[in-house]
Parts: sequence; C-alpha cells; structure tokens
Amino acid sequence: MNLSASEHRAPREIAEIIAGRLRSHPDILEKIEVVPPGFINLTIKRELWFKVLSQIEGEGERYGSATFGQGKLVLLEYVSANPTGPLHMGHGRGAALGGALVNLLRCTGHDVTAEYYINDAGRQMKLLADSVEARYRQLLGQAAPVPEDGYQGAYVEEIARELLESRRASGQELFPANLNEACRAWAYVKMLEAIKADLALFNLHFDTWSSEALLFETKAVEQALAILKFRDYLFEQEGAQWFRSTAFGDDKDRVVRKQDGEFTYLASDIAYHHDKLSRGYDRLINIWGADHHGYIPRMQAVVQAFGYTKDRLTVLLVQIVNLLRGGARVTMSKRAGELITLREVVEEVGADAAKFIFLTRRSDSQLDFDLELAKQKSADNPVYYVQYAHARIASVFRVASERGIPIPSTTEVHLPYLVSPEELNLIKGLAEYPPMLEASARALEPHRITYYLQDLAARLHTFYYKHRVLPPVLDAELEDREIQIPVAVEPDQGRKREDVSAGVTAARLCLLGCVQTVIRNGLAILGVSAPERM
RNA sequence: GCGCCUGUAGCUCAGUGGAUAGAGCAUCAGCCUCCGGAGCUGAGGGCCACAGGUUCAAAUCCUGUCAGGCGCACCA
Repeated sequence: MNLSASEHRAPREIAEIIAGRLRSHPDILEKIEVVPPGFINLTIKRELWFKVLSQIEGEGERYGSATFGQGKLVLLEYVSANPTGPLHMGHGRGAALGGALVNLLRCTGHDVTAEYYINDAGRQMKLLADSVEARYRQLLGQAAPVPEDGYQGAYVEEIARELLESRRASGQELFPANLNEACRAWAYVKMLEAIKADLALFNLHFDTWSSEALLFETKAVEQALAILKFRDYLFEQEGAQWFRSTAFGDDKDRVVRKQDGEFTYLASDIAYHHDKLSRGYDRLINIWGADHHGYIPRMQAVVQAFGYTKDRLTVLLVQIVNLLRGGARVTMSKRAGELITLREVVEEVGADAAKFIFLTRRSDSQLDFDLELAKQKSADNPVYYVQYAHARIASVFRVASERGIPIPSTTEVHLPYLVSPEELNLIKGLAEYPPMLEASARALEPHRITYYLQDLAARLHTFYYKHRVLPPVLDAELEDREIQIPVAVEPDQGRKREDVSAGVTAARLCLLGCVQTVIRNGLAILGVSAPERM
C-alpha cells in the first residue's frame, strides 16, 4: 500500500506480485492470502513455531538478548537524590525505571555505566547542616530554631543525637569552632549511608558515584565555563555571568555566576555534563523528576555548546506518584517532615510489588500507587499474577519429579503434539519476546515488559486451566500414596478431564519450561524475583 | 502570558500510519474429583476531548480550541 503511489499501481496488484514471490517458499509459509485493499496474510508453517522452543532451551537466560547496542557506550544517571533525606516514592519510581533500563540496555548489547550524581554542594546541603546543628544545640539545651525552610524530619534529630553521642564518647569538644562543618560532614556520611541502604532494598548497583562538590574542588566548574567562554557562549551582564542558551533555542539566557560571585546550580551541571561527555559516552541518559522538565532545553543547549548534537543527551521524566491506601489519598507534607519514605513502603508491600507497580505505567504519566492493592495477593495485583504463573510451572515440575516423570529436552520430544490453540498461543507469545524487548529498549520503555509478562502469564493460566500436563494419577499409585479420589461426576461439568500420553506430557513439560524461562528473563530485567513457590 | 506532559470503556491504563481500538479493576452470569482457584470462561460497556488538515488509510502525523497536571529564579 505504501508502494502504490510510487509504483503507480493498485495496492492489490502489488500485493499479488509480492504474494507470488512468497509462494516459492512453501517450506516456510503454509498459506498466503491477498486481502483487499492490499493486505497479505501469511500463515507460517506450524513446525517452524517449534523452533522457538529449541531456541529458548538453547539460549536460556540469554533468550531475548540482542546485539544492536553493541559497541555503544551509555551513561545512565539516575536517582541522584540530594543527600539531605531518605529516598521517597518519587525516587523509588526513578530507581525502578533506571534499574530496569540498565538491565534492558545491557541485554540489548549496550555497554552501560550506571551513575549516581551526588548533589553535595550548595544550598540544600547547607540547610541540612544548619538543621542538624540546630537540633544538636537543642539537645544541649540551647534555644536554636531549625531554619525556616530547613529539614524538619525526625531523621535530622537522629543524626544530631548520633553526632553528639559520638563526640561525647571520643571526648571531643561539644561546641567546636567548626561545629557547622562538623554537622555537615557527619550528616553527609550518614545520609549517604541511608541512601545506599535504601537503594539496597531495590538491589540496585551503581558503577560510579560522582560528586558535585568535587567538581568545585577540582576546578572542573571553572574549566568547563572557560571552554564555553572560549566558544563565546558566556557573557557578562549586570554583574553576573550568563550562558547564551538562547543560541540553541532556550527561552532565555541563564545565569551561571551570580552577582555575589557564587556559581548557580547550572554552573556545576555544565561541568558535570562536560565531564560525562568527555568520558567518551555515545549517549547520556538522565532520569529526572517531571518537575525539572523546564530544565531540559537548558541542558541540551549545554550539550550543543560543547559541540555535540543535542540527541547525545536524553532526559527521561518520571511523573508524580500518588500514594493511596484503599483508594484514599495518603497526604504528605514535606514541611512537617511527614514524607512517606520509600523504605516504609517497601517494608510494607515488598520490593517486588513496589518495583513492578512502578513499572506498570509509562514513566511520563502519573501513577497511583495503592498500598492495599500492592499488598494484595490476588489477580488485582499484577506482580502476583505473573509470579504465580512462574511458581505454578515450578510446582508442576516438582510434582513431576516426585512422580518420577523426567523433564525432557526439546530434542527428546515430539513437539508436534502441541496442537491446541492454547499451546500455539503460548508459543507465539514466546516468539514475541525478543522483538518486544528490542522495541522496549529502543523506546527506553520498560513498562512494555510488564504488559508483555501479564499477557504471557494470562496465556499460561488459560492453557493450564484447559489442559493437563501430567497424566492422571494411576489407581495403583493412589493406593501407594493413600490418596482418596471421589467418584467422577458428569465429564462435561467443570474442568475438562484430559488423558495425556507420555509423549504429550513430555512436549508440554518442554513448553512449560520455555514459558518459565521467558517469564524469569523478563522479571530479571525488571529486577523482580521469579519465585519457585509462593 | 509562554513552554512541556496528558486527555482512549464507569475507574486505572496499554496501543509501532493499516483490517472489527485492547487489558486489568468494577458490574453481571458461570466454572474447583486428581498437576497450586493467588486461577479460568462469558456478557455488557467506546463520537479514542473537540474542530479542521495531510494520507489510499489517522487513536497515532500537522494546525487550532478546550480541559487537567507541571514548569517558567542571579533556588536546587
């Protein structure tokens, strides 16, 4: 149909020509039909579908992986929360997305570095230090108010108390001249520990940790700005220094050094991105909260000012998470320090459920996270639905092994026994996994995997309900195991009873093994466990 | 006012320019004698926000309008 215009022929005619050529491949195609206005429907020979099973068996955990990213160096920077408090739900969503993307890009051949950028310079750190100092002084009986826009959370007092105990224990002076600096340093270490512990809940590993403060210490900020100055993208105005971001389509130029001589956040971000670019990555991916979206044109301007195309940098935005409990909004007030932390949520619902739910929506759409739903062990909860499929297969294998039924390999079975629509539907689902994964990686959208897994799990449950895998237990076996089976009722009632031959059992066990492999592979990318039993 | 994101079933959301737009929840009606019912089967439910345009073909691309969210600092 697309060729119709350039070829000056009716789509139907073109379809016939293509179909004619395809007819010389009866070894692959069972049926070729031209359907108006110009569709060509191809029916692939059933035997070919079975190759999918032997492929899965052969490739195992590599099934679905691809090589299109080979040789591409990617830097994925995510979470990067200020070390001024524990991680909250928004960070959790970014963490789940980032972790899944790292796995996804790696299994499509990319060479990925996962990086955490620590915003350990500037105002927020100072506020934390001031807040800790105030609490510290309060503990020692002084009337020191926490700063107006300081950190109110209980963890601040906890940090102050630990600092106090530590100083007492080691006999240090309680009010040194550099008390604020001591608070800052102490809080920094404690917060970073806390963040790492929170990330450990999600089993995330970062390859590199980079520090904003270090960019200042090493003069990387000045150096990066000097390059921009040399390229004529910096100018002085009203006593401040500006970056000419309008040269690259930004709304207005941006200040990099204020009238008072202090650098802005943009200045260190310029240095940081210059640093990342000069480390030789083909692609930078940043995951940011959606409230930072106005910042994107600026950073893309930075990338271009250093002489790279703007597509070198991709920013993925993560939208707000609305926390609900049984449908009702859980209110959070950052001011009063009543933020619900990621840790609290993970401890309540579990890491698997949390991660999976974070990944059931496109990252740029808002997400309702219902705590009650996340805890539910039912079909309402997609993570259990998928994990259950995996555990169910594991259970069949356990029973098979108890009964002494071998788990065969695809070369030992007659796969054409798999003829039912439910079986073919499963096989086709398995075949869709690699292209789905590739599309997901190209679009940087791991949520496609969660949808895929739910679909595959549904196909498995449908198959499982309709068909038997293992043969019915023989009377002799029953006597051995002292199991009572009531007398059969009408065969049409209820679940279908199916006699399965040894050959059919073998073929179905192979099929289930492959389904299990694919579910496990998909869950692994999401960072969700695939339990043997639940 | 400007910019970005989002408007798809009652709700929450998938949907790669192609055929009759899908899933889960909710509602209604069914299904357990043995491999896990944490499951399965079916029904109802849609001017794909609206209006134009491009195209043989639009939920999808373009323009405009309306609605919601977010952002528009010499904060981070």
